[in-house]
Amino acid sequence: MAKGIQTIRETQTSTSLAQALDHFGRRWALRVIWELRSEALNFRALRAACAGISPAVMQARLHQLRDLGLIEQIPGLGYRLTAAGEQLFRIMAPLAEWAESHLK
Amino acid sequence: MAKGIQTIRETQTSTSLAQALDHFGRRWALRVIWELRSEALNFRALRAACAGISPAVMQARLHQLRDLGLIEQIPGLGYRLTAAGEQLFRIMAPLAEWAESHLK
DNA sequence: GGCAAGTGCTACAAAATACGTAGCAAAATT
DNA sequence: AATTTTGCTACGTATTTTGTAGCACTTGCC
Repeated sequence: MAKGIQTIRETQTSTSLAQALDHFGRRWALRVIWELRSEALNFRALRAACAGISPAVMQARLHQLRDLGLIEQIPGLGYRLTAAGEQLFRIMAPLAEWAESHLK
Repeated sequence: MAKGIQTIRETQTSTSLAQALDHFGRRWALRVIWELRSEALNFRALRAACAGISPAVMQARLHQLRDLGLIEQIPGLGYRLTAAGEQLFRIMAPLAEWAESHLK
Protein backbone atom coordinates (compact mmCIF):
# COMPACT_ATOMS: atom_id res chain seq x y z
CA MET A 1 0.00 0.00 0.00
CA ALA A 2 1.38 3.36 -0.98
CA LYS A 3 2.91 5.38 1.80
CA GLY A 4 0.77 8.01 3.39
CA ILE A 5 -2.41 5.92 3.31
CA GLN A 6 -3.47 5.36 6.88
CA THR A 7 -4.59 2.05 8.26
CA ILE A 8 -7.46 2.84 10.56
CA ARG A 9 -7.58 1.88 14.15
CA GLU A 10 -10.52 -0.31 14.98
CA THR A 11 -12.77 -0.71 17.95
CA GLN A 12 -12.23 -3.71 20.20
CA THR A 13 -15.81 -5.00 20.04
CA SER A 14 -16.03 -7.49 17.27
CA THR A 15 -19.64 -7.85 16.17
CA SER A 16 -19.97 -7.09 12.50
CA LEU A 17 -22.28 -4.21 13.25
CA ALA A 18 -19.75 -2.60 15.54
CA GLN A 19 -17.23 -3.07 12.77
CA ALA A 20 -19.54 -1.43 10.28
CA LEU A 21 -20.32 1.48 12.55
CA ASP A 22 -16.63 1.84 13.13
CA HIS A 23 -16.03 2.31 9.43
CA PHE A 24 -19.05 4.51 8.82
CA GLY A 25 -18.35 6.63 11.86
CA ARG A 26 -15.62 8.38 9.98
CA ARG A 27 -16.04 11.68 8.38
CA TRP A 28 -17.32 11.53 4.78
CA ALA A 29 -17.61 7.74 4.67
CA LEU A 30 -21.39 7.56 4.32
CA ARG A 31 -21.44 10.73 2.30
CA VAL A 32 -19.26 9.22 -0.39
CA ILE A 33 -21.63 6.26 -0.69
CA TRP A 34 -24.48 8.70 -0.92
CA GLU A 35 -22.93 10.76 -3.67
CA LEU A 36 -22.35 7.67 -5.77
CA ARG A 37 -25.99 6.64 -5.46
CA SER A 38 -27.10 7.39 -8.99
CA GLU A 39 -24.00 7.47 -11.16
CA ALA A 40 -20.31 6.76 -11.21
CA LEU A 41 -18.13 9.74 -10.45
CA ASN A 42 -14.45 10.24 -10.92
CA PHE A 43 -12.11 11.39 -8.21
CA ARG A 44 -12.46 15.08 -8.87
CA ALA A 45 -16.21 15.00 -9.39
CA LEU A 46 -16.62 13.08 -6.19
CA ARG A 47 -14.50 15.63 -4.41
CA ALA A 48 -16.62 18.44 -5.81
CA ALA A 49 -19.77 16.66 -4.63
CA CYS A 50 -18.36 16.41 -1.13
CA ALA A 51 -17.45 20.07 -0.99
CA GLY A 52 -14.87 20.47 1.71
CA ILE A 53 -13.22 17.09 1.71
CA SER A 54 -9.48 17.10 1.26
CA PRO A 55 -7.88 14.87 -1.35
CA ALA A 56 -5.95 12.89 1.25
CA VAL A 57 -9.10 11.97 3.14
CA MET A 58 -10.98 11.21 -0.05
CA GLN A 59 -8.20 8.90 -1.03
CA ALA A 60 -8.29 7.21 2.36
CA ARG A 61 -12.08 6.71 2.23
CA LEU A 62 -11.97 5.33 -1.28
CA HIS A 63 -9.41 2.79 -0.18
CA GLN A 64 -11.43 1.79 2.85
CA LEU A 65 -14.70 1.55 0.97
CA ARG A 66 -12.98 -0.47 -1.70
CA ASP A 67 -11.55 -2.79 0.91
CA LEU A 68 -15.04 -3.22 2.28
CA GLY A 69 -16.22 -4.12 -1.20
CA LEU A 70 -18.66 -1.24 -1.39
CA ILE A 71 -17.22 0.62 -4.33
CA GLU A 72 -15.07 -0.24 -7.29
CA GLN A 73 -12.94 1.79 -9.62
CA ILE A 74 -13.60 1.41 -13.32
CA PRO A 75 -10.80 2.80 -15.50
CA GLY A 76 -12.06 5.64 -17.61
CA LEU A 77 -15.32 5.82 -15.73
CA GLY A 78 -14.44 6.52 -12.13
CA TYR A 79 -15.82 5.08 -8.95
CA ARG A 80 -19.17 3.42 -8.59
CA LEU A 81 -21.08 1.32 -6.09
CA THR A 82 -20.78 -2.44 -6.15
CA ALA A 83 -23.81 -4.63 -5.56
CA ALA A 84 -23.09 -4.58 -1.82
CA GLY A 85 -22.68 -0.81 -1.97
CA GLU A 86 -26.02 -0.38 -3.67
CA GLN A 87 -27.63 -2.58 -1.11
CA LEU A 88 -26.19 -0.42 1.62
CA PHE A 89 -27.46 2.65 -0.15
CA ARG A 90 -30.95 1.22 -0.27
CA ILE A 91 -30.73 0.69 3.45
CA MET A 92 -29.64 4.20 4.19
CA ALA A 93 -32.02 5.82 1.73
CA PRO A 94 -34.81 6.28 4.30
CA LEU A 95 -32.29 8.30 6.24
CA ALA A 96 -32.71 11.14 3.78
CA GLU A 97 -36.40 11.28 4.51
CA TRP A 98 -35.76 11.07 8.21
CA ALA A 99 -33.25 13.90 8.04
CA GLU A 100 -35.68 16.04 6.09
CA SER A 101 -38.36 15.72 8.72
CA HIS A 102 -36.20 15.85 11.83
CA LEU A 103 -33.55 18.45 11.06
CA LYS A 104 -34.66 21.91 10.14
CA MET B 1 -22.21 25.48 27.91
CA ALA B 2 -19.56 24.17 30.24
CA LYS B 3 -16.00 24.73 29.18
CA GLY B 4 -14.24 21.86 27.54
CA ILE B 5 -17.22 20.80 25.44
CA GLN B 6 -16.28 21.24 21.85
CA THR B 7 -18.49 22.83 19.26
CA ILE B 8 -18.14 20.69 16.19
CA ARG B 9 -17.06 21.97 12.86
CA GLU B 10 -19.69 21.46 10.23
CA THR B 11 -19.64 20.81 6.53
CA GLN B 12 -20.54 23.66 4.20
CA THR B 13 -23.24 21.80 2.25
CA SER B 14 -26.56 22.50 3.80
CA THR B 15 -29.04 19.83 2.85
CA SER B 16 -30.47 18.16 5.91
CA LEU B 17 -29.05 14.83 4.86
CA ALA B 18 -25.56 16.27 4.59
CA GLN B 19 -26.13 17.73 8.03
CA ALA B 20 -27.20 14.36 9.38
CA LEU B 21 -24.27 12.53 7.82
CA ASP B 22 -22.02 15.18 9.23
CA HIS B 23 -23.23 14.39 12.72
CA PHE B 24 -23.29 10.65 12.30
CA GLY B 25 -19.92 10.59 10.62
CA ARG B 26 -18.28 11.02 13.97
CA ARG B 27 -16.84 8.22 15.89
CA TRP B 28 -19.30 6.51 18.25
CA ALA B 29 -22.28 8.64 17.26
CA LEU B 30 -24.32 5.87 15.65
CA ARG B 31 -23.01 3.36 18.12
CA VAL B 32 -24.45 5.27 21.05
CA ILE B 33 -27.87 5.29 19.39
CA TRP B 34 -27.50 1.58 18.80
CA GLU B 35 -26.61 0.80 22.38
CA LEU B 36 -29.66 2.64 23.63
CA ARG B 37 -31.95 0.67 21.35
CA SER B 38 -33.64 -1.49 23.94
CA GLU B 39 -33.23 0.24 27.28
CA ALA B 40 -32.08 3.38 28.96
CA LEU B 41 -28.48 3.34 30.13
CA ASN B 42 -26.66 5.65 32.44
CA PHE B 43 -23.39 7.32 31.63
CA ARG B 44 -21.19 4.59 32.96
CA ALA B 45 -23.21 1.73 31.53
CA LEU B 46 -23.22 3.42 28.16
CA ARG B 47 -19.49 3.82 28.37
CA ALA B 48 -19.10 0.14 29.21
CA ALA B 49 -21.28 -0.79 26.24
CA CYS B 50 -19.09 1.26 23.92
CA ALA B 51 -15.90 -0.32 25.15
CA GLY B 52 -13.08 2.00 24.24
CA ILE B 53 -14.83 5.34 24.20
CA SER B 54 -13.34 7.99 26.43
CA PRO B 55 -15.53 9.92 28.82
CA ALA B 56 -14.80 13.20 27.08
CA VAL B 57 -16.02 11.91 23.74
CA MET B 58 -19.02 10.24 25.32
CA GLN B 59 -19.91 13.52 26.89
CA ALA B 60 -19.51 15.32 23.58
CA ARG B 61 -21.68 12.80 21.73
CA LEU B 62 -24.39 12.90 24.37
CA HIS B 63 -24.53 16.66 24.05
CA GLN B 64 -24.72 16.51 20.29
CA LEU B 65 -27.33 13.78 20.21
CA ARG B 66 -29.34 15.66 22.78
CA ASP B 67 -29.12 18.82 20.71
CA LEU B 68 -30.39 16.83 17.75
CA GLY B 69 -33.30 15.68 19.88
CA LEU B 70 -32.39 12.02 19.55
CA ILE B 71 -31.79 11.20 23.17
CA GLU B 72 -32.90 12.60 26.48
CA GLN B 73 -31.57 12.36 29.97
CA ILE B 74 -33.96 11.18 32.65
CA PRO B 75 -32.72 11.88 36.18
CA GLY B 76 -32.23 8.67 38.08
CA LEU B 77 -32.67 6.58 34.96
CA GLY B 78 -29.99 7.67 32.54
CA TYR B 79 -30.13 8.32 28.84
CA ARG B 80 -32.74 6.97 26.48
CA LEU B 81 -33.93 7.48 22.94
CA THR B 82 -36.61 10.03 22.19
CA ALA B 83 -39.33 9.30 19.67
CA ALA B 84 -37.12 10.72 16.94
CA GLY B 85 -34.22 8.65 18.17
CA GLU B 86 -36.25 5.47 18.08
CA GLN B 87 -37.40 6.27 14.60
CA LEU B 88 -33.79 6.67 13.57
CA PHE B 89 -32.97 3.37 15.18
CA ARG B 90 -35.69 1.65 13.23
CA ILE B 91 -34.15 3.06 10.09
CA MET B 92 -30.69 1.84 10.89
CA ALA B 93 -31.79 -1.54 12.17
CA PRO B 94 -31.50 -3.26 8.77
CA LEU B 95 -27.88 -2.18 8.87
CA ALA B 96 -27.19 -4.88 11.42
CA GLU B 97 -28.42 -7.52 9.04
CA TRP B 98 -26.46 -6.00 6.19
CA ALA B 99 -23.31 -5.94 8.27
CA GLU B 100 -23.79 -9.56 9.22
CA SER B 101 -23.97 -10.69 5.64
CA HIS B 102 -21.34 -8.41 4.14
CA LEU B 103 -18.61 -8.27 6.74
CA LYS B 104 -16.99 -11.47 7.85
C1' DG C 1 -24.81 11.52 61.54
C1' DG C 2 -21.07 9.41 59.19
C1' DC C 3 -19.04 6.50 55.68
C1' DA C 4 -18.36 3.64 51.64
C1' DA C 5 -19.72 3.00 46.99
C1' DG C 6 -21.58 4.59 42.76
C1' DT C 7 -22.49 8.39 39.54
C1' DG C 8 -21.97 12.22 36.06
C1' DC C 9 -18.64 14.66 34.53
C1' DT C 10 -14.07 17.50 33.90
C1' DA C 11 -8.91 17.94 32.97
C1' DC C 12 -5.09 17.40 30.23
C1' DA C 13 -1.27 15.58 27.62
C1' DA C 14 -0.38 12.51 23.80
C1' DA C 15 -1.77 10.19 19.61
C1' DA C 16 -4.61 9.92 15.57
C1' DT C 17 -7.25 12.03 12.06
C1' DA C 18 -8.76 15.76 9.05
C1' DC C 19 -7.92 20.22 6.67
C1' DG C 20 -5.93 23.22 3.11
C1' DT C 21 -2.94 24.14 -0.28
C1' DA C 22 0.43 23.05 -3.63
C1' DG C 23 1.90 20.37 -7.13
C1' DC C 24 3.55 16.21 -9.93
C1' DA C 25 3.22 12.43 -13.37
C1' DA C 26 0.39 10.11 -16.58
C1' DA C 27 -3.45 10.03 -19.57
C1' DA C 28 -6.64 12.29 -22.56
C1' DT C 29 -7.73 16.03 -25.65
C1' DT C 30 -6.67 19.62 -28.89
C1' DA D 1 3.64 18.81 -29.49
C1' DA D 2 1.18 21.73 -26.45
C1' DT D 3 -2.65 22.09 -23.27
C1' DT D 4 -5.90 20.35 -20.24
C1' DT D 5 -7.67 17.00 -17.26
C1' DT D 6 -7.14 13.49 -13.89
C1' DG D 7 -5.70 10.60 -9.99
C1' DC D 8 -3.06 11.09 -6.46
C1' DT D 9 0.88 12.46 -3.04
C1' DA D 10 3.17 15.84 0.30
C1' DC D 11 3.18 18.30 4.28
C1' DG D 12 2.43 21.78 7.86
C1' DT D 13 -1.47 23.08 10.68
C1' DA D 14 -5.88 22.47 13.04
C1' DT D 15 -9.18 19.54 15.10
C1' DT D 16 -10.67 15.26 17.18
C1' DT D 17 -10.06 11.17 19.91
C1' DT D 18 -7.61 8.52 23.34
C1' DG D 19 -6.19 7.26 27.93
C1' DT D 20 -5.86 8.08 32.56
C1' DA D 21 -6.76 10.46 36.74
C1' DG D 22 -9.75 12.37 39.77
C1' DC D 23 -13.38 15.70 41.77
C1' DA D 24 -17.96 16.89 43.49
C1' DC D 25 -22.35 15.07 44.35
C1' DT D 26 -25.85 11.68 45.37
C1' DT D 27 -27.35 7.06 47.31
C1' DG D 28 -27.64 3.36 50.46
C1' DC D 29 -26.50 1.73 54.85
C1' DC D 30 -25.33 1.28 59.77
